[in-house]
Amino acid sequence: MATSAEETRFELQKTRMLRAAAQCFNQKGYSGTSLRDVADVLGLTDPALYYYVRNKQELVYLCYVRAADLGREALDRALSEGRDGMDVMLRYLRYHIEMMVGDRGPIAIMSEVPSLKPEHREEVLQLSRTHGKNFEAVLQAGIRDGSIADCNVRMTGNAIMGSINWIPKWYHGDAEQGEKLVNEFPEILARGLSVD
Amino acid sequence: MATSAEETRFELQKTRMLRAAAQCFNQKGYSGTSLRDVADVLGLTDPALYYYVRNKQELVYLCYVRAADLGREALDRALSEGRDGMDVMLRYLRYHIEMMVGDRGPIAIMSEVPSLKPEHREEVLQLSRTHGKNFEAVLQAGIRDGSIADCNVRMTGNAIMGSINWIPKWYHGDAEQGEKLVNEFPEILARGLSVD
DNA sequence: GAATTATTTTAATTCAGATTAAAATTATTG
DNA sequence: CAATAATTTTAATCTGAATTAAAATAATTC
Repeated sequence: MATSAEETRFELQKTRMLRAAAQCFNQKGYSGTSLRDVADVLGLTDPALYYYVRNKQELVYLCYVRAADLGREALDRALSEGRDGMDVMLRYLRYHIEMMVGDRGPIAIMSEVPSLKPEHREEVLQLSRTHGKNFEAVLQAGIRDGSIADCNVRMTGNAIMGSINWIPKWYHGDAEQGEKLVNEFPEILARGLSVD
Repeated sequence: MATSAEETRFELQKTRMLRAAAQCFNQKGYSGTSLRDVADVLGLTDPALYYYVRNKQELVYLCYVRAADLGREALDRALSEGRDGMDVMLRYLRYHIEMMVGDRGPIAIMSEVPSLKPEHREEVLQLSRTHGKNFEAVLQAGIRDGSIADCNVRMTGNAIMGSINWIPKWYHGDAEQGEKLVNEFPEILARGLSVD
């Protein structure tokens, strides 16, 4: 049986695969990405991927779960570090963007959620919804504590999350641009919500 | 030969098809949408679509061209009607959203541009880029005429267009929500850019 | 270093959904 | 209303990328 070290190796490879897949999906589109493409990035042949995943659907599904996880991780960290609503929001945006442009990225755009099989689709949708709700709660908290201007949290949340989710559409790994993105984007998004 | 009236009929049917396709792609994802699905919406069989389009790729391509056209139309109208940069921006956002939720929608999300064939891909990318540039120009003009606060137009443009482009991800034809969207979203997006 | 397990490969197979062909229907024109 | 063109259908075909099977290699364990 596998020792914990071997499990770690397996998990490491699997994560490498998910990142490679996310990269391919973002750059070539879902239908434009064959398992061959993903395997090429990893220096493997396509059937090798089946050692880690049941099929292509599951690969996308796992990419999306990972995307959701990283988003949640960013928000959790922001929540634990932030002083008030606005601070939490700014931190969350920064951390999330850092994930996208940093060495844990890229993060897959959730373009093909509807074509997942029902259980997977529901799970991913649930993760998305929860994340959205949690973000709205941050806005709400900020409004209450006076750090964020009053606003329609539902719409504002959608607006900001849309900007975030769209980033992989135009950011393709340019380091310099990534730097700017991390440093400037959060404040651009938050600008409309400051109280001063 | 076809009279102009018949050409109109053909064009009308083709537009119906593009709208049906956009609806399917947005709701079911690209890979989750078969030509059968699109045909079903129209009350036709799949091979009938080939009367209007060479293949599925071209169908997506035309959806994207149409998306770009409608965006451009919204911006053109805003430019011709707006008094200053901010006014143009607000009008553009409203008009574009009206298209999405109104009877000329839905507008396809450009998720699969990378999997188009090279010529089509380049053309669509060009349209996208141009639209982005034109929107940035509006921001720039607004900054110059004092109606829009100074900002990084590139990033701000990306932020706002991201929010716009993501709308079809969460808006699925609810009329009441559509109303709110048209009325509230533009100001939410513009809020960070006002000078007062 | 032999045995066992983990990982990857090469070589088929498979299959859903795109596409084509030919025929049928519907609309239009003179 | 016959003739022509436009649109759609039914019935095959085709295809490429996903998937499976079996074998080979690499890593690990004892």
